[in-house]
Amino acid sequence: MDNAPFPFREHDHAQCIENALNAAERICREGNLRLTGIRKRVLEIVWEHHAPIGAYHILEQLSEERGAAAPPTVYRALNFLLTHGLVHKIESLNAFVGCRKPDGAHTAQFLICIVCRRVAELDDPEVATLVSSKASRAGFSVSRQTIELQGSCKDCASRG
Amino acid sequence: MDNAPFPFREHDHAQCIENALNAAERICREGNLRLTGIRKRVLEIVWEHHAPIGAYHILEQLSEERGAAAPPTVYRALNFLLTHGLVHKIESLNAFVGCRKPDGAHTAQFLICIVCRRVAELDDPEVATLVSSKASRAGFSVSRQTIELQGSCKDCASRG
DNA sequence: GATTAGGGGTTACATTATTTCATGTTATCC
DNA sequence: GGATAACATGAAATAATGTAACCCCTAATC
Repeated sequence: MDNAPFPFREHDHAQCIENALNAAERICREGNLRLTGIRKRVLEIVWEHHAPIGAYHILEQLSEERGAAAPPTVYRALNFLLTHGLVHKIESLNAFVGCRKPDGAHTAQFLICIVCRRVAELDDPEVATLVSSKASRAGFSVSRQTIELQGSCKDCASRG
Repeated sequence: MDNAPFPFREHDHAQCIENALNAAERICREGNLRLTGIRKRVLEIVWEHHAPIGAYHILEQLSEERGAAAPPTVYRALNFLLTHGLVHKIESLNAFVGCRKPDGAHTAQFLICIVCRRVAELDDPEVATLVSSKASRAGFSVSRQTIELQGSCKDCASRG
């Protein structure tokens, strides 16, 4: 079941990463965006990690591969990926995850397991709509939503 | 109208701060907590600002008043205030605001105006419930919610 | 008054993110 | 195909945010 919000521990990691990269390639081609080597590699590192990863952790990885790299390199790549919806930033962790539904605009909600540190992405329109409508009632017009739920995932809860 | 989610620009600032401090005093008395000088002053500074304020901004203020102060002083006070529901952290800004409903447990939602930088606190149980129930369906049990909506408030939108 | 738990001072350090300026690379237009 | 503009990267410094560890002092309790 590919739609399980949390990836199975035994899922086909490599396939999963490849799918994400393919989607990114397609989206960039269609949008006339440059998915350069660095950007692609950063996206790949994010996906390889399969849990929220910090910018400096990405930087470390990148440095091993290409020799000296500086923070702006990573942050620039991340900003590109964020801008085009290929990754998300988890604000409460100051960390990044690959977007599971990079097609079109969507407002995501994140389930963050405080035990295993994995993150699931929900894209529930009902939540997004309710939240927006409540805000409207306060005369507020929403342009971006940050919805992060901390707790424990099924696996971790059942494990005590 | 005291329930306006965004404080009126011309509202009685002083009164507003005093109310918050009184509530804090009461809550600490009832909970047998020590609202020490520093903690109280930090809370006051947060309220005085009336918009999200960063820890180092608080520190600056505190230093002017008491001479040398170091980050841990502020972070310790903030942690106390956070733990007991007297302030909230706005994760997407790494900043803090006073809690408008410090009584009892509640899950808040924040409306963050990207123009005037003010923040309104909603405490809509319907949102909290929906979000929790959606998470449950994914086998996830929520212990904390971070809901922050970026956009523009009425005042700023009407001003173009 | 002795004991004890919590609060705070201090120093040092860790982590996250941005600014600035120079250089390189790609796309475009003529 | 060479000039040019726009975008991308390299590099150094620095800013902003947050924590760890240690010690001492004070407030509460007995």
